[in-house]
Amino acid sequence: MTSVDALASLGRARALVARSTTAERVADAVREEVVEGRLRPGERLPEQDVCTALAVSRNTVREALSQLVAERVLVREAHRGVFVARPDRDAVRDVYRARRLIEPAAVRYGEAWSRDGVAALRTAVQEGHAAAAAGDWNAVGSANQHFHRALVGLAGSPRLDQQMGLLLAEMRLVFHRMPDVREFFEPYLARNDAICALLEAGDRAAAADAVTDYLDAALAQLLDAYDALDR
Amino acid sequence: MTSVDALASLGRARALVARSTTAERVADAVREEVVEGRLRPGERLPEQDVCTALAVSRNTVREALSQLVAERVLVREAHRGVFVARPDRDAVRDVYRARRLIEPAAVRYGEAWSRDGVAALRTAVQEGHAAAAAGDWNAVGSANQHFHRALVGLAGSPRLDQQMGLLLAEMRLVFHRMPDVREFFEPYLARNDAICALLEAGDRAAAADAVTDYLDAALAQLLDAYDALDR
DNA sequence: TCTTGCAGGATTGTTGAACAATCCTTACGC
DNA sequence: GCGTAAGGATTGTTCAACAATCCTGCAAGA
Repeated sequence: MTSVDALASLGRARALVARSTTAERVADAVREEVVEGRLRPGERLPEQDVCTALAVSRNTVREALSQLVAERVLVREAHRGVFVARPDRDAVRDVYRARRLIEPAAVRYGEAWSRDGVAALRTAVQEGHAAAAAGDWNAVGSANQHFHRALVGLAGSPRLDQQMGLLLAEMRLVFHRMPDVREFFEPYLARNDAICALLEAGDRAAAADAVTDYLDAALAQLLDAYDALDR
Repeated sequence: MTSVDALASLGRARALVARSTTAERVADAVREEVVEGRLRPGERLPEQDVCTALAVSRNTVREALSQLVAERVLVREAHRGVFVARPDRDAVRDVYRARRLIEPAAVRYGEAWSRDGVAALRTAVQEGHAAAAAGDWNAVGSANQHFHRALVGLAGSPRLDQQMGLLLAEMRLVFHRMPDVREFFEPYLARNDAICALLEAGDRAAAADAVTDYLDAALAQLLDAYDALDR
């Protein structure tokens, strides 16, 4: 006799079984190339090239590329092709507009605030420090993303987690436009540490304010960098 | 001699020129059917049927359906087909978890708070009252969505607007599972009015708190309805 | 020199047909 | 009632083709 609880538990695992059509795997592969920076912002992705590179048919490739367009990782121009997204000033401003509402709110009011949630933050902070000590600034960027993902994780909302994933993927494209990312990550190691400490002390309001300050500072720095970037 | 300003203005209009591939139009058509409730939650959409109904090829249909799956309007089960999404308790809880963070924050801190923004709210409120007077509770639901869309619009963020659009589309599917929607819309006409009045008076903090209360009440009512719904 | 118009080639948008893999149904035997 | 096998239907994926559109280069004209 199987218990109802056991069946419900199995039901939640269904997503793991079902996964993985070819189109999804193609999308995953291309997304990986983009967020890791091996495909530069603005670069073109001819369908035929993706077909031969991954040995799948053009229809499947189109399905995968459409998904990445919906994720804002790529942009499609009709009859011209798909390109790696190249976020402009407005995009950066808007991403931070969204983050500035979501992240502090998750810290202040998130339902999933718990010892485990804060522990995930601490892990990301340590990951960042370790990467900085090793001089791997790309890894520091990844750790930073884990930190902010963990912040939003305090809300306990899969939908917000997913949305945050899109915003952070877009941020990676922003950083890939920058000549040197160290200046964008180094100042925030200490800030992450401070935010984490406030949360460990249980002061969610102060932590939320610190996150707001953090985001304002990061946006200002990025906009300055954009001024120096294109004309 | 064309001025630089005029060219920049044209550039901003580019999105209007580029629009409209067949797959997008198919996606729009199917989304419309779902959101308007002519396709019920849980209903199956065989690819072939969509092909013949809209006179497009199966590949194009698949591209459109994939997009709607990404929007959570449809769900795909491998080798079984796509179905109109049928949000369960967890989905409802999570949608409200997200809304409860985003909407009050937009009201409290939104950058686009302005006379025009509040005017859009007032318009939605009046639309709701008019529809209620006419006894058209479906239209009241639409007006309610316009109201919440306008709330998030106060943030002035296209990305948040889009996210809110997805959440509201999911909410329509929730309501389409309900036998009678009047009970879900009627109590909130007065609440919308009150929230709008607070914002017209410039009291954003009180308005944000009222939005939070609103969402908590709506979620509780919906979960009760779900208890009465499935077993 | 600068612009305009026009072939030619390449890529995208879309279609149609095909096939293997998988699922659903039904019938059969136990 | 339960496991199993056969048959049909649908999905996942590929291939090949064509029209529409874009880009390039070049020639003609102001």
